Amino acid sequence: MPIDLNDFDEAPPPPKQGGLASRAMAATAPPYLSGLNPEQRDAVLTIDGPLLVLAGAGTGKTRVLTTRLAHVLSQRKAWPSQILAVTFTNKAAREMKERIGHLIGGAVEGMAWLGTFHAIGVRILRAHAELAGLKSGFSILDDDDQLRLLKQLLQAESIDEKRWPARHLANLIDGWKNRGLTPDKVPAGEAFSFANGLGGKLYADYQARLKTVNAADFGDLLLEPLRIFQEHPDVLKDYQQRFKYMLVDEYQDTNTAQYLWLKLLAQGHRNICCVGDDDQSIYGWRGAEVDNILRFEKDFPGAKIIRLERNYRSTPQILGAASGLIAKNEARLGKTLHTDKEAENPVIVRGHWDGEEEARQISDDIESLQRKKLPLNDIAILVRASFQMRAFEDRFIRAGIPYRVIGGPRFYERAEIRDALAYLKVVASPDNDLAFERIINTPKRGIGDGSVKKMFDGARARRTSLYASAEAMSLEPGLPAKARTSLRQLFDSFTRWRGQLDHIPHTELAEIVLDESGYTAMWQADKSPEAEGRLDNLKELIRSMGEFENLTGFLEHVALVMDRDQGNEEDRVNIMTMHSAKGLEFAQVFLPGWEEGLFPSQRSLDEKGRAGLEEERRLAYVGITRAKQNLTISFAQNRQVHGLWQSALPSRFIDELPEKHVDVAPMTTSYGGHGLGSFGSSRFDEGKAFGQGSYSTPGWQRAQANRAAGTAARHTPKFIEGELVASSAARSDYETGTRVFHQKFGYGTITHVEGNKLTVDFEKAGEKRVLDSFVERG
DNA sequence: TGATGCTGCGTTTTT
DNA sequence: CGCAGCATCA
Repeated sequence: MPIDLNDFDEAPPPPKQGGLASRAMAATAPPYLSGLNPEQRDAVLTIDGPLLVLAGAGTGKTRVLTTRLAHVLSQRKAWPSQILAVTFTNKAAREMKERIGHLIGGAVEGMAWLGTFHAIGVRILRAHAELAGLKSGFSILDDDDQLRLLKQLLQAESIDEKRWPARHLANLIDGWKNRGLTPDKVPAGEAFSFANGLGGKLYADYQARLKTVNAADFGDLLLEPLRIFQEHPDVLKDYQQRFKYMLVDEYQDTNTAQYLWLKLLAQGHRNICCVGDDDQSIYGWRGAEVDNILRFEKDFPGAKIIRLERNYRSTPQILGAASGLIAKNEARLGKTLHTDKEAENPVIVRGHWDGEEEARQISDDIESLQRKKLPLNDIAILVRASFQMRAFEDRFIRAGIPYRVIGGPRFYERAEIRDALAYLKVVASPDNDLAFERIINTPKRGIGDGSVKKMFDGARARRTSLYASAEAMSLEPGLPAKARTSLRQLFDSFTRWRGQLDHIPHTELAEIVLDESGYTAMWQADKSPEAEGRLDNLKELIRSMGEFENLTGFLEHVALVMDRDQGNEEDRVNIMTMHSAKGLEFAQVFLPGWEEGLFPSQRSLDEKGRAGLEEERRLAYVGITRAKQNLTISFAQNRQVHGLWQSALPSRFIDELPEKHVDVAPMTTSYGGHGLGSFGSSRFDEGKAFGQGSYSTPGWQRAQANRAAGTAARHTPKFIEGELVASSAARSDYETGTRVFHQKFGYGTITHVEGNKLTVDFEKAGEKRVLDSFVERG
């Protein structure tokens, strides 16, 4: 298909550069280059040889990426089918496709290799399935399936699932796959660490099991193509020659398997362009290696590096705060964002008594923004951990502020959706044991665990799938009569449905399957409050199937695309984690909960030490750089975590914000109802130095040091090796009846002691449960 | 096979 | 504290 550049209709972004020279160039240069700044232009035009584009937050990365592709195509350097363009998420892939479509028109359709790592992995694996011991029609397991399969293996080895949870094994295996390790390559010590030395065997068994059920898990979608490349040079060569140009988005998020994969492929034409930002690498905990981006030049000798540092998103203060913070990291390539924007409001830092008040204050702020007619959609609250969201939801419900939570439980993960999909999977491929097992007795049809176990044994003995063996066993004695009857009925239905597969629309078939199987009826009969919602979800599922040509196409989509478009049409405040905010931007951003232990998360620190701290700091950087206009960072002195009151110090990240871009709001002191004053253990209580915005004066720092040495030290450590010191093993010297004093609640009398957890009847605040380390004898 | 109580646990999340 | 997952019992 010819490339039609006349279709180009995208409005240029903020130009600013519009001098004579660039206008003169625009006259001769292709139209898509106009409006790019010099670095962006360089990144677009440098198409031969390895290139790393370090694209800071808000520097027009996507635009560069898409323009670059358009450039390669319009210069006829490659056909659309010769370009490999990989992203991490479906959303990013979709967006890229759309935007390239705007630039080059219908030619995008020829870009068969634009997609997520996993989608491209499946494509390669389907083409060479037999080299991985699979058949081309293999099914893709979601992690629920994966877990069930592992549980079976653990049971087969009679391993105590309490001591060695399947979840843990799944994580280990995923980790190995992320690192490109097949069972034979896992370091002996690591493999040995699970279940007294059985870890390696279990991984090998699991892989073997996957092959027999003709299935691949998500890790395999990367690992198996990699192994094929490594073991079959002819196949590798084929792909190396095919991909004249390679483009990788979010390179800082690649794991070792993906990295190896890219490196092998790039050895063909060596035209690999990786775009990313080392400062925004926040997925180390799921296998991403920042190191991949840090050592790009070593991996690709002669590589060119272009930095995009001009930010089109945020005010100078927001950028200044972000830059000052991230500069504390050691492991980074280094890059400083700048902007031409006029100075506006400084970043606000605000302390609160407790989490409740923090939420109230933010909701008040939002109400006043609302009065100024600011769209709620432009407002976001970004938290470190999802449990923090509840305080805001509670508050917003009371205040009547509409909100949406982004990133909650996902559509395709709901039980009813999984069940429905399992039925459809069995219709499409009866040998999908995991799907069949899921629905064999859902709705209940009198086939108990015992019968299922017998059928599994039968399948193993006959070396067939569960479906086939169950079908045979339904005709023989051995199973309870009731089970046999309903099995036969079930198989009749499946045969009938399969017969209709090619004759009626797949949406209609899905309805028939759900009705005739009794699945819909099951939920209709269910009187629990959520049953109605589940039925709605099923309707929605069938509706969304209509967007696909056939059942197979739909099932493939579902396996790879677990996300779903969020209804964004209503005007609502956005609540989400900082992780899920990556890539988004909002005019008004609130970052609550900046307290030691919570953010940076104690667990990251304990598990990963300095690297963990740096990743947390990058997360803070991501959070800050989401803001366009105004940013408010806050912390609470006291927070209820797991039902216990804990006091916390302001996050070290707050101290790291450069003073000149920050305004410190006076501490809010109106603690709801109790009227307790300040107790002087924190600099923020005094509100003096802090209130004047000079919180890093020597005096202030002394106060902080004192506090750390004094009050905080008197409180025994809240955490030891990542565990909250709140176990019953810890003994308290306090006894019932003792009068105590607590920073937040004042004076009270102990009514109950349990380990180091005290129940105290406070004179003003009523009965509360607190850790003994937060009270003193009064 | 369903209901109920108990224990244990408690970042971040995509594919 | 609140929830999920399991074990136990009827």
